[in-house]
Amino acid sequence: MSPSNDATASHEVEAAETEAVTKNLVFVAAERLFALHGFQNVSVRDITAAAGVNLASVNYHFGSKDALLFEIFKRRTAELNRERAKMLHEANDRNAGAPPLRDILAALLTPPLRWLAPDHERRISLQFLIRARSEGTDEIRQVLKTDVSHLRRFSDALLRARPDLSPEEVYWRLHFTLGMLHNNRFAEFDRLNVLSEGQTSEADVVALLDRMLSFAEAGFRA
Amino acid sequence: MSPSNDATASHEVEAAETEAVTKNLVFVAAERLFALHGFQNVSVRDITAAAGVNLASVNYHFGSKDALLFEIFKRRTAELNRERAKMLHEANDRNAGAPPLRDILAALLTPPLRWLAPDHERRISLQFLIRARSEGTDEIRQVLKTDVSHLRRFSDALLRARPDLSPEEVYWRLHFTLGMLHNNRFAEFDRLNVLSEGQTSEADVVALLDRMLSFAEAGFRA
DNA sequence: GCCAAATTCGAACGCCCGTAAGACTTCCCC
DNA sequence: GGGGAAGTCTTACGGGCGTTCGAATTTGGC
Repeated sequence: MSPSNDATASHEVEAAETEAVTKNLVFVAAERLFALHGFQNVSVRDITAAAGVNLASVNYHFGSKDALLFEIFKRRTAELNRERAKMLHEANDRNAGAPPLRDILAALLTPPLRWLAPDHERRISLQFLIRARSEGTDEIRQVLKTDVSHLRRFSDALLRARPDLSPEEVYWRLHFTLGMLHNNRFAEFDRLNVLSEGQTSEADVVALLDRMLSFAEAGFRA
Repeated sequence: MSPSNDATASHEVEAAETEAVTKNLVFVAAERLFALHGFQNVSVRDITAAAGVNLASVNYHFGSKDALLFEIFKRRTAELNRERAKMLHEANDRNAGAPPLRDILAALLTPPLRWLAPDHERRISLQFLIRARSEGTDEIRQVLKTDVSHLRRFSDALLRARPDLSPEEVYWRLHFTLGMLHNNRFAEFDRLNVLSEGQTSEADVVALLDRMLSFAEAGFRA
């Protein structure tokens, strides 16, 4: 059996996540360890030990440690972008193609903030993505810089909502908004925990999203 | 002679930066390499080679690679905080102890943005600090989390300027503002360069500061 | 000009890393 | 149930890492 295809070829994606095949054990373990400790601080031996598989599995199934990181990054980024695009699309439908500022920003910020919720299965994925964005390989940074087609949809929508602003201005404010989001790394999770005395609740995440939206919306209205 | 004291003990700080003693060569080379490539991606051999000194110098003068990182972090953080505190103090003097929102935020954002200017001698230091904040050792992250006395002065001032906001709200909005700032890492420097066709000018940095201030101020007024 | 302390130097140690090679086992199809 | 592909396992290679050690050299006070 090829390492990447289901034999029946009927439900690869759904089963891929939970199936206990070696490749997925490695994928999940690596994502968690990378998110918690950073790419450089996690060895292939750490990953395979945590996954309970053989040392050679990483190179057999992914080619190299770098390729593994890149594969995780690609998959999670695609998932996040899909959720964002869906929300933006829905906002467009609701508002005849010209959604208000807050709806556009909500489409950008709600998916990642949802992932951040305490029991969300993508919680660790978001931490991984934030880390990969700044600590990743040159290849990842290259993708982030060149593949801006996804962000383009948001800057276009924002420009339509605030046609009096110059494209540069919109670009920078979008950049600021993403900065607010990406800064939610570990130390800040901790603060979130402190505020709610050790347990981040779903309500805290909703409140955080609200605060971010209000702040960013005001910034865009300035 | 002790490695850390001047013999005359009359002008340690001023001379320390430019004096071509080994310890400072290591300090400067390490700061640059850490800022450009990250802590984990720079070896002691890289540092000593770039500084033109012997391999053992790092351990002789600083004790270990980790301690070297921490020392750079401490010095640059202190310098940045000093400039910020000075600006906040001046804003207080100008406004009878109750400066307007924008002046407080300017005291927070202007010093790092000044460092970012094209020919500023602290340009690389700011990149180092931003990197160290997220990629640094546990010791650094511990300091960032526990030593909040410096930020406290700003949140207090902000609370006085917006007494209708709850302390939590002020805290989060301050956190958002810092996120905007800290996101100005490399990929974003590149974009800055693209906008001005290869050369970041002083004017671009001033414009960026203006944009950030307007965005953050509006966010705080929301 | 001498002595002791400070510094520099070359060399090496022990460790862990990513990766690869080759033998072995499991699985599926005919 | 035999054969070949797919996967797993053991083992080890080559190399870079941070750090250390002892000898050589430089420095500054007397």
